[in-house]
Amino acid sequence: MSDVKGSAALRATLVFNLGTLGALAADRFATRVEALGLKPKHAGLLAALDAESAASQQELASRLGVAPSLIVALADQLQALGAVERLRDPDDRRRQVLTLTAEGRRLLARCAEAAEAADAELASGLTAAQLAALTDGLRALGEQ
Amino acid sequence: MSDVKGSAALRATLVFNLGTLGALAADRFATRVEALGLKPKHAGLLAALDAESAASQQELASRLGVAPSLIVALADQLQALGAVERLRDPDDRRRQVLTLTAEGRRLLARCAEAAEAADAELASGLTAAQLAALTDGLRALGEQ
DNA sequence: TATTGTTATACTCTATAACTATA
DNA sequence: TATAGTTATAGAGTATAACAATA
Repeated sequence: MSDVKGSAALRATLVFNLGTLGALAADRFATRVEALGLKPKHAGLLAALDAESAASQQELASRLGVAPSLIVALADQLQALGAVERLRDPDDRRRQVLTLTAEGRRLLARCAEAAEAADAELASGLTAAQLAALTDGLRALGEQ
Repeated sequence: MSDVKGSAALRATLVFNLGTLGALAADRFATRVEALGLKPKHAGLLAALDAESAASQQELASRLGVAPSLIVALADQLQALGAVERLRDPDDRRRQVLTLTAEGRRLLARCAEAAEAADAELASGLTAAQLAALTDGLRALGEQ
Protein backbone atom coordinates (compact mmCIF):
# COMPACT_ATOMS: atom_id res chain seq x y z
CA MET A 1 0.00 0.00 0.00
CA SER A 2 2.22 2.79 -1.21
CA ASP A 3 1.40 6.47 -1.32
CA VAL A 4 2.05 6.72 -5.04
CA LYS A 5 1.73 4.06 -7.71
CA GLY A 6 5.19 3.34 -9.08
CA SER A 7 6.69 0.83 -11.45
CA ALA A 8 5.62 -2.04 -9.18
CA ALA A 9 1.98 -1.10 -9.66
CA LEU A 10 2.38 -0.98 -13.43
CA ARG A 11 4.29 -4.25 -13.55
CA ALA A 12 1.53 -5.93 -11.57
CA THR A 13 -1.10 -5.23 -14.21
CA LEU A 14 -2.42 -7.68 -16.74
CA VAL A 15 -2.14 -5.32 -19.72
CA PHE A 16 1.49 -4.51 -19.02
CA ASN A 17 2.51 -8.16 -18.76
CA LEU A 18 0.32 -9.28 -21.62
CA GLY A 19 1.73 -6.50 -23.75
CA THR A 20 5.38 -7.20 -23.08
CA LEU A 21 5.15 -10.99 -23.11
CA GLY A 22 2.85 -10.88 -26.12
CA ALA A 23 5.46 -8.96 -28.07
CA LEU A 24 8.08 -11.50 -27.05
CA ALA A 25 5.87 -14.43 -28.02
CA ALA A 26 4.93 -12.86 -31.34
CA ASP A 27 8.60 -12.35 -32.09
CA ARG A 28 9.49 -15.97 -31.36
CA PHE A 29 6.62 -17.22 -33.47
CA ALA A 30 7.48 -14.83 -36.31
CA THR A 31 11.05 -16.13 -36.41
CA ARG A 32 9.83 -19.69 -36.82
CA VAL A 33 7.13 -19.13 -39.45
CA GLU A 34 9.51 -16.98 -41.46
CA ALA A 35 11.06 -20.23 -42.73
CA LEU A 36 7.65 -21.03 -44.27
CA GLY A 37 7.57 -17.68 -46.06
CA LEU A 38 4.88 -16.42 -43.69
CA LYS A 39 4.25 -13.69 -41.15
CA PRO A 40 2.08 -14.23 -38.08
CA LYS A 41 -0.84 -12.48 -39.80
CA HIS A 42 -0.75 -15.10 -42.58
CA ALA A 43 -1.07 -17.80 -39.93
CA GLY A 44 -3.99 -15.92 -38.41
CA LEU A 45 -5.73 -15.78 -41.77
CA LEU A 46 -5.11 -19.48 -42.44
CA ALA A 47 -6.53 -20.32 -39.01
CA ALA A 48 -9.60 -18.16 -39.60
CA LEU A 49 -10.22 -19.88 -42.93
CA ASP A 50 -9.77 -23.33 -41.42
CA ALA A 51 -12.25 -22.52 -38.66
CA GLU A 52 -14.89 -21.18 -41.06
CA SER A 53 -14.03 -23.05 -44.24
CA ALA A 54 -14.72 -20.13 -46.57
CA ALA A 55 -15.28 -16.45 -46.16
CA SER A 56 -15.39 -13.20 -48.06
CA GLN A 57 -12.51 -10.81 -47.65
CA GLN A 58 -14.65 -8.23 -45.86
CA GLU A 59 -15.80 -10.78 -43.31
CA LEU A 60 -12.22 -11.83 -42.71
CA ALA A 61 -11.10 -8.22 -42.31
CA SER A 62 -13.62 -7.52 -39.59
CA ARG A 63 -13.06 -10.88 -37.91
CA LEU A 64 -9.28 -10.32 -37.72
CA GLY A 65 -9.68 -6.64 -36.93
CA VAL A 66 -7.56 -5.40 -39.83
CA ALA A 67 -8.18 -3.21 -42.85
CA PRO A 68 -9.68 -4.87 -45.95
CA SER A 69 -6.66 -3.78 -47.96
CA LEU A 70 -4.46 -5.88 -45.72
CA ILE A 71 -6.55 -8.96 -46.44
CA VAL A 72 -5.97 -8.33 -50.14
CA ALA A 73 -2.20 -8.35 -49.63
CA LEU A 74 -2.21 -11.40 -47.33
CA ALA A 75 -4.50 -13.33 -49.66
CA ASP A 76 -2.35 -12.40 -52.68
CA GLN A 77 0.69 -13.84 -50.95
CA LEU A 78 -1.09 -16.96 -49.73
CA GLN A 79 -2.50 -17.50 -53.21
CA ALA A 80 1.00 -17.22 -54.69
CA LEU A 81 2.04 -19.97 -52.28
CA GLY A 82 -0.91 -22.10 -53.40
CA ALA A 83 -2.41 -21.99 -49.92
CA VAL A 84 -5.75 -20.38 -50.77
CA GLU A 85 -8.13 -20.19 -53.70
CA ARG A 86 -10.12 -17.12 -54.67
CA LEU A 87 -13.53 -17.78 -56.16
CA ARG A 88 -16.09 -15.22 -57.23
CA ASP A 89 -19.35 -15.72 -55.42
CA PRO A 90 -21.83 -16.44 -58.28
CA ASP A 91 -24.67 -14.92 -56.23
CA ASP A 92 -22.81 -11.65 -55.77
CA ARG A 93 -19.97 -11.24 -58.17
CA ARG A 94 -18.40 -8.45 -56.13
CA ARG A 95 -17.41 -10.96 -53.45
CA GLN A 96 -14.22 -13.00 -53.54
CA VAL A 97 -14.64 -16.12 -51.46
CA LEU A 98 -11.42 -17.47 -50.01
CA THR A 99 -10.97 -21.17 -49.31
CA LEU A 100 -8.05 -23.18 -47.98
CA THR A 101 -6.35 -25.61 -50.34
CA ALA A 102 -4.67 -28.86 -49.29
CA GLU A 103 -1.41 -26.94 -49.36
CA GLY A 104 -2.99 -24.30 -47.14
CA ARG A 105 -3.95 -26.94 -44.59
CA ARG A 106 -0.42 -28.32 -44.75
CA LEU A 107 1.00 -24.84 -44.14
CA LEU A 108 -1.39 -24.31 -41.25
CA ALA A 109 -0.22 -27.56 -39.69
CA ARG A 110 3.37 -26.36 -40.02
CA CYS A 111 2.39 -23.10 -38.33
CA ALA A 112 0.87 -25.06 -35.45
CA GLU A 113 4.09 -27.04 -35.13
CA ALA A 114 6.10 -23.82 -35.15
CA ALA A 115 3.89 -22.43 -32.39
CA GLU A 116 4.28 -25.59 -30.33
CA ALA A 117 8.05 -25.44 -30.70
CA ALA A 118 8.03 -21.80 -29.65
CA ASP A 119 5.84 -22.73 -26.67
CA ALA A 120 8.33 -25.36 -25.55
CA GLU A 121 11.10 -22.80 -25.69
CA LEU A 122 9.14 -20.00 -24.05
CA ALA A 123 7.63 -22.00 -21.22
CA SER A 124 10.54 -24.32 -20.50
CA GLY A 125 10.93 -22.92 -16.98
CA LEU A 126 7.29 -23.34 -16.03
CA THR A 127 5.82 -26.25 -14.12
CA ALA A 128 3.03 -28.20 -15.79
CA ALA A 129 0.58 -26.69 -13.29
CA GLN A 130 1.72 -23.16 -14.05
CA LEU A 131 1.46 -23.79 -17.76
CA ALA A 132 -2.03 -25.24 -17.43
CA ALA A 133 -3.18 -22.31 -15.30
CA LEU A 134 -1.77 -19.86 -17.80
CA THR A 135 -3.33 -21.61 -20.79
CA ASP A 136 -6.70 -21.74 -19.06
CA GLY A 137 -6.54 -18.09 -18.10
CA LEU A 138 -5.67 -16.99 -21.61
CA ARG A 139 -8.44 -19.11 -23.09
CA ALA A 140 -10.95 -17.58 -20.68
CA LEU A 141 -9.73 -14.10 -21.57
CA GLY A 142 -9.92 -14.81 -25.29
CA GLU A 143 -13.44 -16.14 -25.09
CA GLN A 144 -14.86 -12.84 -23.93
CA MET B 1 -6.01 -36.39 -31.68
CA SER B 2 -6.48 -35.36 -35.28
CA ASP B 3 -4.55 -36.59 -38.30
CA VAL B 4 -3.43 -33.09 -39.23
CA LYS B 5 -2.92 -30.09 -37.00
CA GLY B 6 -5.47 -27.47 -37.91
CA SER B 7 -6.57 -24.17 -36.51
CA ALA B 8 -7.54 -25.80 -33.22
CA ALA B 9 -3.94 -26.87 -32.65
CA LEU B 10 -2.67 -23.38 -33.37
CA ARG B 11 -5.29 -21.73 -31.18
CA ALA B 12 -4.33 -24.01 -28.31
CA THR B 13 -0.76 -22.72 -28.18
CA LEU B 14 0.62 -20.22 -25.73
CA VAL B 15 2.39 -18.09 -28.33
CA PHE B 16 -0.72 -17.70 -30.48
CA ASN B 17 -2.88 -16.61 -27.57
CA LEU B 18 -0.20 -14.45 -25.99
CA GLY B 19 0.41 -12.82 -29.35
CA THR B 20 -3.20 -12.01 -30.14
CA LEU B 21 -4.26 -11.03 -26.63
CA GLY B 22 -1.02 -9.12 -26.14
CA ALA B 23 -1.76 -7.01 -29.20
CA LEU B 24 -5.27 -6.36 -27.88
CA ALA B 25 -3.98 -5.45 -24.42
CA ALA B 26 -1.29 -3.18 -25.84
CA ASP B 27 -3.92 -1.42 -27.91
CA ARG B 28 -6.22 -0.82 -24.96
CA PHE B 29 -3.34 0.47 -22.87
CA ALA B 30 -2.10 2.69 -25.71
CA THR B 31 -5.54 4.29 -26.06
CA ARG B 32 -5.56 5.22 -22.39
CA VAL B 33 -2.01 6.58 -22.07
CA GLU B 34 -2.48 8.59 -25.24
CA ALA B 35 -4.39 11.12 -23.13
CA LEU B 36 -1.16 11.63 -21.15
CA GLY B 37 0.80 12.31 -24.35
CA LEU B 38 2.54 8.95 -24.04
CA LYS B 39 2.99 5.70 -25.93
CA PRO B 40 3.42 2.34 -24.18
CA LYS B 41 7.18 2.51 -24.71
CA HIS B 42 7.31 5.75 -22.74
CA ALA B 43 5.59 3.98 -19.88
CA GLY B 44 8.12 1.16 -20.13
CA LEU B 45 10.98 3.63 -19.93
CA LEU B 46 9.43 5.43 -16.95
CA ALA B 47 8.98 2.09 -15.18
CA ALA B 48 12.57 1.07 -15.88
CA LEU B 49 13.84 4.39 -14.48
CA ASP B 50 11.65 4.07 -11.40
CA ALA B 51 12.94 0.56 -10.74
CA GLU B 52 16.61 1.56 -11.10
CA SER B 53 16.49 5.25 -10.17
CA ALA B 54 19.07 6.34 -12.75
CA ALA B 55 20.65 4.80 -15.77
CA SER B 56 22.62 5.63 -18.88
CA GLN B 57 20.82 5.50 -22.18
CA GLN B 58 22.83 2.51 -23.38
CA GLU B 59 21.92 0.54 -20.28
CA LEU B 60 18.27 1.37 -20.80
CA ALA B 61 18.42 0.38 -24.46
CA SER B 62 19.75 -3.08 -23.68
CA ARG B 63 17.41 -3.53 -20.71
CA LEU B 64 14.34 -2.67 -22.79
CA GLY B 65 15.64 -4.52 -25.84
CA VAL B 66 15.43 -1.55 -28.20
CA ALA B 67 17.93 0.42 -30.26
CA PRO B 68 19.82 3.24 -28.50
CA SER B 69 18.43 5.71 -31.03
CA LEU B 70 14.93 4.93 -29.81
CA ILE B 71 15.93 5.78 -26.23
CA VAL B 72 17.10 9.15 -27.51
CA ALA B 73 13.70 9.88 -29.01
CA LEU B 74 11.73 8.62 -26.00
CA ALA B 75 13.94 10.54 -23.58
CA ASP B 76 13.63 13.70 -25.69
CA GLN B 77 9.86 13.50 -25.47
CA LEU B 78 9.81 12.67 -21.77
CA GLN B 79 12.22 15.52 -21.11
CA ALA B 80 9.94 17.90 -23.02
CA LEU B 81 7.14 16.79 -20.70
CA GLY B 82 9.34 17.46 -17.68
CA ALA B 83 9.27 13.79 -16.71
CA VAL B 84 12.99 13.05 -16.84
CA GLU B 85 16.24 14.92 -16.36
CA ARG B 86 19.39 14.35 -18.39
CA LEU B 87 22.63 14.83 -16.51
CA ARG B 88 26.13 14.32 -17.88
CA ASP B 89 28.03 11.81 -15.83
CA PRO B 90 31.00 13.83 -14.49
CA ASP B 91 33.17 10.69 -14.42
CA ASP B 92 32.53 10.00 -18.11
CA ARG B 93 31.17 12.97 -19.93
CA ARG B 94 30.00 10.84 -22.86
CA ARG B 95 27.24 9.36 -20.71
CA GLN B 96 23.85 10.92 -20.21
CA VAL B 97 22.30 9.75 -16.96
CA LEU B 98 18.51 9.80 -16.95
CA THR B 99 16.56 10.30 -13.76
CA LEU B 100 12.86 10.56 -13.02
CA THR B 101 11.51 13.89 -11.84
CA ALA B 102 8.55 14.34 -9.51
CA GLU B 103 6.48 14.93 -12.65
CA GLY B 104 7.86 11.67 -14.07
CA ARG B 105 6.73 9.79 -10.98
CA ARG B 106 3.33 11.42 -11.26
CA LEU B 107 3.07 10.38 -14.91
CA LEU B 108 4.13 6.84 -14.05
CA ALA B 109 1.40 6.68 -11.43
CA ARG B 110 -1.09 7.82 -14.05
CA CYS B 111 0.19 5.08 -16.37
CA ALA B 112 -0.36 2.51 -13.64
CA GLU B 113 -3.91 3.79 -13.17
CA ALA B 114 -4.49 3.60 -16.91
CA ALA B 115 -3.25 0.01 -16.91
CA GLU B 116 -5.50 -0.88 -13.98
CA ALA B 117 -8.48 0.64 -15.75
CA ALA B 118 -7.65 -1.30 -18.90
CA ASP B 119 -7.34 -4.45 -16.79
CA ALA B 120 -10.77 -3.94 -15.32
CA GLU B 121 -12.22 -3.58 -18.80
CA LEU B 122 -10.28 -6.46 -20.31
CA ALA B 123 -10.82 -8.98 -17.53
CA SER B 124 -14.35 -8.05 -16.56
CA GLY B 125 -15.64 -11.48 -17.53
CA LEU B 126 -13.08 -13.41 -15.52
CA THR B 127 -13.59 -14.80 -12.05
CA ALA B 128 -11.20 -13.67 -9.34
CA ALA B 129 -9.64 -17.15 -9.37
CA GLN B 130 -9.11 -17.06 -13.13
CA LEU B 131 -7.58 -13.61 -12.91
CA ALA B 132 -5.23 -14.67 -10.12
CA ALA B 133 -4.14 -17.77 -12.01
CA LEU B 134 -3.50 -15.72 -15.11
CA THR B 135 -1.54 -13.05 -13.27
CA ASP B 136 0.56 -15.71 -11.54
CA GLY B 137 1.25 -17.53 -14.77
CA LEU B 138 2.33 -14.38 -16.57
CA ARG B 139 4.57 -13.39 -13.69
CA ALA B 140 6.22 -16.81 -13.75
CA LEU B 141 6.72 -16.54 -17.49
CA GLY B 142 8.18 -13.07 -17.23
CA GLU B 143 10.64 -14.06 -14.55
CA GLN B 144 12.44 -16.52 -16.77
C1' DT C 1 -26.37 5.11 -54.47
C1' DA C 2 -24.08 1.49 -51.69
C1' DT C 3 -20.81 -2.22 -51.28
C1' DT C 4 -16.69 -5.41 -52.43
C1' DG C 5 -12.41 -5.64 -53.60
C1' DT C 6 -8.29 -3.33 -55.31
C1' DT C 7 -4.69 0.11 -55.85
C1' DA C 8 -2.18 4.23 -54.51
C1' DT C 9 -0.55 6.74 -50.98
C1' DA C 10 0.84 8.10 -46.48
C1' DC C 11 1.90 7.38 -41.80
C1' DT C 12 3.91 5.13 -37.63
C1' DC C 13 7.35 2.58 -35.59
C1' DT C 14 11.82 1.19 -35.25
C1' DA C 15 16.33 -0.27 -36.79
C1' DT C 16 20.83 0.61 -39.18
C1' DA C 17 24.38 3.50 -40.34
C1' DA C 18 26.88 7.77 -40.34
C1' DC C 19 28.49 11.34 -37.36
C1' DT C 20 30.17 14.03 -32.95
C1' DA C 21 32.15 14.21 -28.57
C1' DT C 22 34.51 12.21 -25.34
C1' DA C 23 37.60 8.50 -23.60
C1' DT D 1 40.97 3.29 -31.58
C1' DA D 2 36.67 2.55 -29.00
C1' DT D 3 32.37 4.02 -26.86
C1' DA D 4 27.98 7.07 -25.63
C1' DG D 5 24.91 9.57 -27.64
C1' DT D 6 22.82 11.79 -31.62
C1' DT D 7 21.12 12.46 -36.28
C1' DA D 8 19.85 10.90 -40.87
C1' DT D 9 18.00 7.53 -43.46
C1' DA D 10 15.55 3.48 -44.71
C1' DG D 11 12.49 -0.41 -44.19
C1' DA D 12 8.49 -2.97 -42.42
C1' DG D 13 3.86 -2.95 -41.44
C1' DT D 14 -0.52 -1.13 -41.79
C1' DA D 15 -4.21 2.23 -42.41
C1' DT D 16 -6.78 5.69 -45.21
C1' DA D 17 -8.50 7.27 -49.33
C1' DA D 18 -9.38 7.03 -54.21
C1' DC D 19 -10.99 3.93 -57.68
C1' DA D 20 -13.40 0.02 -60.44
C1' DA D 21 -16.82 -3.40 -60.78
C1' DT D 22 -21.06 -4.98 -59.34
C1' DA D 23 -25.34 -4.63 -56.86
